[in-house]
Amino acid sequence: MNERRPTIHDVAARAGVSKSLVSLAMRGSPKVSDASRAAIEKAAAELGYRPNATARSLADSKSRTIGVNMAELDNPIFPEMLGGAHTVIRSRNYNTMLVSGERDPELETMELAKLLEFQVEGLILISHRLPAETVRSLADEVPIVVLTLKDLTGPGIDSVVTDDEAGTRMAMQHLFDLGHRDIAHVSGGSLEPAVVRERLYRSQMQAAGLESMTRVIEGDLTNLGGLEAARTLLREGEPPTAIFASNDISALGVMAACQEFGLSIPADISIIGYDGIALGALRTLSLTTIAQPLGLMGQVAAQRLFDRMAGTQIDDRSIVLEPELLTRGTTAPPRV
Amino acid sequence: MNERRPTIHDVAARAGVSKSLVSLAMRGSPKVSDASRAAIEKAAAELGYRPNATARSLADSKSRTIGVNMAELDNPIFPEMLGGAHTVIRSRNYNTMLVSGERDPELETMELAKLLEFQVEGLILISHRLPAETVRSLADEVPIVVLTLKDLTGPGIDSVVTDDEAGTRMAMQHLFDLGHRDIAHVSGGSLEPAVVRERLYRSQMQAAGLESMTRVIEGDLTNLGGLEAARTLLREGEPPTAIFASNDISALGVMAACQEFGLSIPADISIIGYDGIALGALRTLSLTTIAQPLGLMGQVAAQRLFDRMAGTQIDDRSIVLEPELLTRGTTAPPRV
DNA sequence: CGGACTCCTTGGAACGCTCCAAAATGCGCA
DNA sequence: TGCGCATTTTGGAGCGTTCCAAGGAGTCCG
Repeated sequence: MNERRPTIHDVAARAGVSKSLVSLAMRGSPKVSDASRAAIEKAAAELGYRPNATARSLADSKSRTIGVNMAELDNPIFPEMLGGAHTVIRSRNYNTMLVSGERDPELETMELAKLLEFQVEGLILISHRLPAETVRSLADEVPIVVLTLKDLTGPGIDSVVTDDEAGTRMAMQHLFDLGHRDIAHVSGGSLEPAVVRERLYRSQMQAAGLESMTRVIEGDLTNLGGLEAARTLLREGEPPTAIFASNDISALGVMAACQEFGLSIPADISIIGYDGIALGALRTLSLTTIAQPLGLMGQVAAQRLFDRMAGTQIDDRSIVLEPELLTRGTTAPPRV
Repeated sequence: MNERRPTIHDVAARAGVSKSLVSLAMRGSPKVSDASRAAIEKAAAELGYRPNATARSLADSKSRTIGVNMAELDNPIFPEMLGGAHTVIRSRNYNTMLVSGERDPELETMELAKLLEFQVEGLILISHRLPAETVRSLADEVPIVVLTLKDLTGPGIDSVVTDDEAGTRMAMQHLFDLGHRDIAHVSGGSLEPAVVRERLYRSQMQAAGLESMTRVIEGDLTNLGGLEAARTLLREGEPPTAIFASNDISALGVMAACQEFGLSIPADISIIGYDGIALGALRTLSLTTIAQPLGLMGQVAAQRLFDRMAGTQIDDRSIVLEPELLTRGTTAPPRV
């Protein structure tokens, strides 16, 4: 490691100009004469000068940093969203500071506090476990965009979601179209998207006159949860001809359970998931699913954040993207 | 959003003490009297004071930030390593600044430059596409720990890897023990770990007197690459009784190809991967593999980095962890 | 040749904090 | 009561930038 890093002063001295001019030149100001610019660039290169972003942030009170919170790493939808957001953030020449509260609200609150101490100019909550109150009070200091949850609103808070009602309708319609009637649902707990999906499952069944066949088994959006839920279901007796799982990784658990029970997919039973994780496209799995545009959601979230930071006047607080049915190998007409 | 944020001066004024004392109190110095501390805490709370980490960094020239570079997001081993590193970084009360060069060396170089401008105190390269020269020159400014690649060494650069030779031996031994002789290998391109795995595959085959059965089909560590490689192999004629793939996601592609060709796994053909991605444990896949301790690798990398930052005298530049055989559902004795 | 511009360049004051040497205060004890 | 020592507290300098008001150098004209 080196001794002291060269500063703007060192460059100025070497180039024989003032520090202010170096500052201007480093930022590409048009006011600097070609001669000075050349001299400064030469001096900077010779010294291996690197601007100190910390000092710059302090001086102009812009950190050029966005804070991203991701509570969970084990569901791949979150890294996929992160990728999208990251791309946009970088393209704006901003940096990403990543924290994760490991599903512990208190820890998470502390982590977010640290982000604010670092003067992040905006916050993206890819997934979080924070009390609404906390988020609202953070929004008082910095604009926030929340992904996948639209129930959390308030001044300074935007959200990016997909239309889960439409998505669930598409899933059910797909199964109906294939001829399924006996359709069970592996639910996903009490968070908003899962609740909406369950509600729509019920109402779609009802609308199709299939209220009596409605079966909901509780899952928790994890692979193991899906596995257990499907096991419970299959132990009960007559298996349904199709299962709609609240998300993809639990759908994969459901698939495993079906295999355990000797059911062939999709010949004996159809399975449809929700999310569209990249993984589901693996030929080995080939999971039919309702895809959310995960990367795009991340991008849109970041764009909205930059709009807010720029103070753009925007009315709606919620961006709703459209899901898409990906018909792959786990759904087929029921056996007759 | 608010007007100006309160500073240490505001707190000082309100508490009726000097800014220096507030500074001391905020950092929990024992030299502050109980009375002062109480007054300061009260004032800070009332004002909603939040220390400015940027100013602090500048003042004591410690950014309390680690830069992490992750070139690829699509192989899940990297997020898993990130998780491990992240945990350690947070536990030291540091922050993680994440960049990704999207496999473009130039972009990546720029991103790393930005990290240095932010005065990160250390760098973890989870995956990268940088020329060795670039990395070496960065290492001149800040300690670096490289994950999975140990060929890149030099002053200031540490690496954390698993023993790929041992791992490959375990994989081959497992197949030999099951009775396999006709074992093919789907390789993974020219990066270090893949090269080592291929070399060891060859030498193990040779040592077992199976040189004539040695078959290497080129893959690229992606799912599609594995799929294509295996298709090529299976089109050739007599399938091997087992395939060793250079990593897990390509092994999943290999599985898909086998299914396409009507081969049942593991009854007709055994498949073993390498990495131990969480995904492979999904009941639907149940991939036998050589697991690298991915999370642990991230943790160890971060720990080593902190050791270097503390200036601890350590001789070895490379930490080698042991892989482990996870026997799951894709390997079995060959049909006789 | 002087004035009015335009174009470049400059020094000093922030930014909000930590560090440091020195000052103030408090306490025990002779 | 006064001295010495330990404990608290303080103001100022400094971290490396940016911002700003103001200064210098040319240039063009009348």
